[in-house]
Amino acid sequence: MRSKRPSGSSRGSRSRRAVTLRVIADEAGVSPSTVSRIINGTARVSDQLKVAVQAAIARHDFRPDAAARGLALGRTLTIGVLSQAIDSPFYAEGLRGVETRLLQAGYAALFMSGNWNRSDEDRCLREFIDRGVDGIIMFSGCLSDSAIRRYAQRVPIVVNGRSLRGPRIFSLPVNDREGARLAVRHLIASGHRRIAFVAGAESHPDGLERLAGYRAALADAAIEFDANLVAEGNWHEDGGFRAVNRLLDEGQRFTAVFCVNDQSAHGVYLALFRRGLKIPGDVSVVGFDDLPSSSYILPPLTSVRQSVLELGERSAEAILAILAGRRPRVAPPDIELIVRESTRPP
Amino acid sequence: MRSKRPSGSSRGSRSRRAVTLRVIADEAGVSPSTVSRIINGTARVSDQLKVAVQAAIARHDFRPDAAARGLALGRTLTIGVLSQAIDSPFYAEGLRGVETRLLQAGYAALFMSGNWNRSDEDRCLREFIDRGVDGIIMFSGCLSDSAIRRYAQRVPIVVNGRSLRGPRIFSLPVNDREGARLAVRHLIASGHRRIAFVAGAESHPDGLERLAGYRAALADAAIEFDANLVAEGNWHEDGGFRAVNRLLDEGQRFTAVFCVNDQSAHGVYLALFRRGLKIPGDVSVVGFDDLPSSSYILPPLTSVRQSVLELGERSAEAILAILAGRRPRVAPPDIELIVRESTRPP
DNA sequence: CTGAAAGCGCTTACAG
DNA sequence: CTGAAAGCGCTTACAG
Repeated sequence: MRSKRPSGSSRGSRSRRAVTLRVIADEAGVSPSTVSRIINGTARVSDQLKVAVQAAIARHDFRPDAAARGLALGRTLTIGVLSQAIDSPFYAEGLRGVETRLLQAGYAALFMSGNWNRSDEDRCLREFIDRGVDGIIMFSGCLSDSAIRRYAQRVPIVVNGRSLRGPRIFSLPVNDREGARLAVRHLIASGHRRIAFVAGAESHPDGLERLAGYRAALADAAIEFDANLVAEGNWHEDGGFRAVNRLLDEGQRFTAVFCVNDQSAHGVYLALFRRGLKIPGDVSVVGFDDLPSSSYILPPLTSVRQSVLELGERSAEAILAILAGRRPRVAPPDIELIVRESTRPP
Repeated sequence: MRSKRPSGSSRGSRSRRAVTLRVIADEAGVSPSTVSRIINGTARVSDQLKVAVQAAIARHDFRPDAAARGLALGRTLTIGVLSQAIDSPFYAEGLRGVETRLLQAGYAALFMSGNWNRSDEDRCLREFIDRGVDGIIMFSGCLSDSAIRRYAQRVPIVVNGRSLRGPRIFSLPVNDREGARLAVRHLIASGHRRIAFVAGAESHPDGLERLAGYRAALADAAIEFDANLVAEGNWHEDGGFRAVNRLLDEGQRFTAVFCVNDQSAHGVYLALFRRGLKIPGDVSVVGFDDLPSSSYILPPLTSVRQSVLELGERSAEAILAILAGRRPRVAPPDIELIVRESTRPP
């Protein structure tokens, strides 16, 4: 245990599998083909052989090599799952939903992070394809429609958070606009007229849709849109924090703020707290996404919810359906407003 | 686009790769061996051939099949990464740290969730091995030492959050006890004597260590341990929420509460808020883990921090070192107390 | 029912 | 420098 090298092979090149089909076959006195058939239940085999083979398998705790199997079969029972960041609280539940459903079907998920930029997303998708995944699930992302279509020539893709159709493509769009509208309508209904909007990064399509929903709700109530009340954030806490500070520094007056997502809202909370403003006493706040943590912040946050857990589950179901040659029969989860304690009349 | 099947292969069995080494070779007028050598830079090849081959590769956007390569090479450039839940905010940054570092080395991470139970963890590790991962990184978990040692016979393992040695095993322990001690010492230093402890689930070793640290700090200050001030939680928000309610319902008196982790603390926040108790005015709160969200909750939470991001990065470095035949030269990140606004003298 | 053979797509000694 | 051949560990027509 001193200066000895780790036992087994050296130089990292993992020791070859000790026990293979061949070993089991020899030990049970049959051919590898038979062992394979028994393992896969792919042909009827006499009970006698079956027993002998199963004993040998058990003895060695043998399970076939997935790479070899994948090579022979032309499929790997692996689905590539692209999210923007493995550590983003927004995608977290979605990834879990995917993992759970895929597991039930005997598939594994290969998760990778696109980091909100096209080149990383490209890298991930290529990696997925190189690794021979049977399908891909993408959570939003910056790739162009045509890029996605190109990848879909190689392997079926489920995209969520956008609307896209094409061969081997299935999409589960998120109704950003309607969600935003719900949120702002709620604020207006309780009497707010000066409603600020903490936006995402400028170019992001989801953010634009949410902005559109905000404007639509204002228009519904014949409230004039005031561009001064829109402050750009970055979808993260620090962006929300700075956005509200900017608004306040500019002397903008507002009694409520609608945030492009909950993470931004969390930053808004801190900014208001620092200024000594009470939520909802002085300012009402509404978020979007309903993160798990949003029901534990103080006060619990009113937020637009479209279950990301379900979105993940349904994405998995969709890709499995495609792989089974069926047409996916799933729709995006419903969108709703969860009213908590961060909103009240002005 | 109507009732047509998705174009390409049917029945899910993914179409065979259209372009292989063979295709490139034919097109460039060389043998597959040569193409392989050029791709891998594994032998010097005349410039002329190289150019022709590279052109063909570019033309088809060819990249070798990872499964086939893995089979031939005996390694897959994949590391299995077991966390307890892909959507747990605690592991999130650690997973990212792993992903980033592995990517730099050309490896991919296969993430799976152990769900805080032995049988799922077993399933994951077996799956990793079946899939021929080159190494495994485990974040805490319930598996026995001997079980881990058994898996390590097949493949090198880095475990963090526990201390374990053996061939092909490297561990990055977390100093739970010392961390807890720091936290409680801080409370005592600012004058608290009645300090409650919101524990994790009973059996969990990390939780026990943190309890031990809590008791040690009390002992250091000659404060008698009062079992009534310890309330069991479950490492999650709802457990912390209930634990504090229980304490309050029992009429226990305390001026501060130390929580086994930040998620519990978030639940404690909500419980105190519901009772109309102010933090830190009425009760000081300290957490453990310093989740990203803890600097945005109100008031920002004082917490014990051992960077999970770094833990992840170092785990990746450790496994890469082992695979390279080197002895890992990494230590767990330092542990420290981040003092924010949730604590003050009673 | 069962085995020998070919093949999945790559890599790498082994010979020129 | 380059190619033919064998092999990685499995599966599956193809013949009995």
